[in-house]
Amino acid sequence: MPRWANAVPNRAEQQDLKRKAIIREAARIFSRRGCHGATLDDVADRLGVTKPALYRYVRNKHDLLFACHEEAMDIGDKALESGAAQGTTGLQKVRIAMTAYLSEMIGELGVPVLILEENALQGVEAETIYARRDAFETRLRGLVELGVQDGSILPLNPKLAVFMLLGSVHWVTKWYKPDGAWSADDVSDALIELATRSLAANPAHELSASIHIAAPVPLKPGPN
Amino acid sequence: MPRWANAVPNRAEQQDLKRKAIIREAARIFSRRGCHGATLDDVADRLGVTKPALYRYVRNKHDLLFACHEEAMDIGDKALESGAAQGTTGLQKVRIAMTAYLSEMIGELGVPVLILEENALQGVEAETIYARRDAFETRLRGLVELGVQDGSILPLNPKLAVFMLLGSVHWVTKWYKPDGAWSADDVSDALIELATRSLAANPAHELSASIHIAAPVPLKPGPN
DNA sequence: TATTTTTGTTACTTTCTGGTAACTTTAATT
DNA sequence: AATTAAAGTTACCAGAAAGTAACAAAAATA
Repeated sequence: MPRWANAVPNRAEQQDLKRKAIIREAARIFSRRGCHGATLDDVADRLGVTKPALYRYVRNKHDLLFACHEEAMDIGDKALESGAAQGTTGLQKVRIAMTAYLSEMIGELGVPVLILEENALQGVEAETIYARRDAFETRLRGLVELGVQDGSILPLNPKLAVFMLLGSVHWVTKWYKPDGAWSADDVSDALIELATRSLAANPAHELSASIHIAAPVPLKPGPN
Repeated sequence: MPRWANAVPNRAEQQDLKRKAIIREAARIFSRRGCHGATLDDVADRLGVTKPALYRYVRNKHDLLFACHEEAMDIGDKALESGAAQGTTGLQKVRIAMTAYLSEMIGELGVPVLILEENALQGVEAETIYARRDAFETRLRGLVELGVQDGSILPLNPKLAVFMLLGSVHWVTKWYKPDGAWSADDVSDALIELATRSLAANPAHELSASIHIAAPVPLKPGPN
């Protein structure tokens, strides 16, 4: 009995849990080593199983990659949702959304952002993900535009602003190590506070999150 | 005679030019499709040659990847140099350095950032690149600290700030398309002005670069 | 306890791609 | 023009990794 079975719910549920575990682990490895650089043997090893076992839960590697991206987009949509709902000003909506997005992403159960290599996904599945990603960016841009209108964000090109934010957020997966001194929430709060300060019509004169003062952000020597 | 020979200098120079062309093209493909996702046949095809021809100029794929990273780090070092030399305040040094870095990177002859996949590089060469990258980040952090001391940058965690900047900068390679309405310099100026505004002790009340006002940043539908 | 179903393994095939060897073409030199 | 060296090509080899088939172990059911 491999180590992925913790609790013991009924059969179908068990299957679902295992599939989710595979996806999470695969996402981690894919986003670190790239889709082509990661082997299914790697994924299987990490789960204490052999490769053919995976094929009971996933059609093939392509399907697995697709599932990873879907998971990631689900997180993104959820984050946008909460931002749009909870924030009062446009700027606040953006902040809440991005903070949720990031902390979910790098948190314990999150699917670390998959930096999509061109041609890794193909066919209908590729189109599906590209469409979802476009929709995500468009919605986020909408929040920025809202902020420009309500005066919380200074006049700027929303596309550029969104790209800037997404860049600094996605890059976190390259340096953040969960086993360091800072929790996923610490890092998320601090990074978003800093990054969104560039958009603010009236930027604060000091930064609040404690991580800004305390010195060492846990960084990872070795590959970025 | 393949299409990479434009001018006709002497023999050794010719060789060098071809090697550089290979590195540039490889960097482009590596950073789009990932090191493992890119084949040497792809690189060769783009240059109008067959794979074995490459081996006259490069020892092997690993060596080629290493060369790409060295090129990228050269650009980084040069950018830091000019920033440190030309800027008066710490904030200005950071701005100049990052703008130069980015525009060189995405410009015509630049080597687009290689987002290093873990384990893509190995052995001594990996160590070499990691060391150079660490040195680069440390130096950049130094400029930020300078800014904090001279009051141009508000008190913050320099590591976090640098990671934020590098993220938004490196991400540009995911969305910028050179054949759009905006030049590499346009994008670089605008993005850095925006991103570094988050660090500024006294952020400007409006953005200067024209791209901030004009609407559509050329973005690329399809893979990010 | 015997039977059946589920889950996973070992052993294999196939494809793709990095790398090499032997040959051909092009161009410089005498 | 003949000779020699450089630059590329075609044809191949070897290894790695995706995916499959046939079997074994475990667990549920009877």
